[in-house]
Amino acid sequence: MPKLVANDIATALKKRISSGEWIENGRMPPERDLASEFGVARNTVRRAVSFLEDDGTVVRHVGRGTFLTATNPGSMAATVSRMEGTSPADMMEIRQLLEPAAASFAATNASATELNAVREAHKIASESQDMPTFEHWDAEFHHRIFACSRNDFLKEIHNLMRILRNQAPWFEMKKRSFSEERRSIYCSEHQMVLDALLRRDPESASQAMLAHLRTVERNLLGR
Amino acid sequence: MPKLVANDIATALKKRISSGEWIENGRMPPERDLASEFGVARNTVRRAVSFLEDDGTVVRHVGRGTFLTATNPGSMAATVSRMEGTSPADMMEIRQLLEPAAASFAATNASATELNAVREAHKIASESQDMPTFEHWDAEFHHRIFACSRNDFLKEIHNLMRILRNQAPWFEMKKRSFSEERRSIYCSEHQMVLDALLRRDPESASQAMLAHLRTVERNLLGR
DNA sequence: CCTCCCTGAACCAATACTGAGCCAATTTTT
DNA sequence: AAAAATTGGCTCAGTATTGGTTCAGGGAGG
Repeated sequence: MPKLVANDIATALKKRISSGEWIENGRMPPERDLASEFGVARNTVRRAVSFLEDDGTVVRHVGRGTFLTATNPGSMAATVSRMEGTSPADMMEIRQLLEPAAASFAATNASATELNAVREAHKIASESQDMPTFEHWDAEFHHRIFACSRNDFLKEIHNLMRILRNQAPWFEMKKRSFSEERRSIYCSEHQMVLDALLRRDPESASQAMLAHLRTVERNLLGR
Repeated sequence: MPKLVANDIATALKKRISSGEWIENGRMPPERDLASEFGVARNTVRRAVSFLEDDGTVVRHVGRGTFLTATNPGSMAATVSRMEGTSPADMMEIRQLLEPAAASFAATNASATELNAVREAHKIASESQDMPTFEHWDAEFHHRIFACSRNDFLKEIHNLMRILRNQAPWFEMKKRSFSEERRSIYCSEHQMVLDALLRRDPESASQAMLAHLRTVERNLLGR
């Protein structure tokens, strides 16, 4: 075992739970049994189960046992885990709804300092030479626009999208669709968004962002 | 020509990260392993990894290891928990972005069965006598519109909003702003949304929904 | 000469896991 | 009702892993 065994056990348990194990009475085996089954110390199992407890998958009671709560489909945890299956097409659709609005809000609400942060992210992305660096500062550019939209909920939704986009299937997709030519197109589109923000022009900021996202969608989904 | 081995190793690492290596659990090998793999001293690897740390590609923890920020686990949960502090004003702003779009999607994508489900929720809400029942079927009406928008991600975002709106501070707010007169206004506005959906008219579905949400916002925030 | 980068090694500090034991709450058996 | 067994909550000492830091040297280039 490479280490961080508790993490592995936690994901193994989640997998077994979602595959319907222990669902008949909603009760997991005692920690001591799991420990011997996985061949680890009980402390380790305890930590693994604590992770499940943290994200609400499970509830523990002294003297009774550990019980699944996943039977509640309306919970935050369940919602979030369903989100992980989001398709690129669905996400691009929502980005085209939210990001132009965020850009519009930003044009009216941002402070000069915040706009400078946006400009800086754009600058670094433009000057970057390799794909990982560009990726990072590209994402940062978009994120900083959300950050000055002055709507915390919107900002957090974007955080969710950002996390989802950094997971495995997306990663392959981005790699395939990356090219130097596209990078420079993205940069010039970013520039137009930035210019509109600096002019404090909500309408054209929104339009520039929408145009950019349409380009991204075409490149990503090959439409 | 200067050697700058650390730089070369840093770019090599970035390349391997961007090619998806170590993405499964988001963890890089220990510095000592990398050192022997690259055939250099650990100090050199450390400097290379420091570059990755500087541009945010990676986070290091003593005793745990070095992790890719892209797959940082638990940030999803953190994001959701930050969402719990969402203000009513922020949420209403986002609802006015998303729900008209959902209604528009629904008008073009919904099946007849799904539209019947929407109609049914509207009917029960209209006929309800007490506030909790109305609340529930009101929420259900909105949710079922999202359900036939054919965008799973959008649907899950609405789920999040719905969960947040069912928490304590919101509940008080809704109770205060509830009245029989307002209930009947809501119902007639719902009716207009439903009519537009049944006519398969995306544009007026979107407008009717927006009009409704503006009413809700006025009542809730007293504007 | 000095400066800079790398090597090699040692030690420190934080974290993870083991194995064992005891406590407290609950359920089951007597 | 009382005793025993079960189960999660908690602590501790010990070992191993891993990033953080420092130091003494070597070699290349100014």
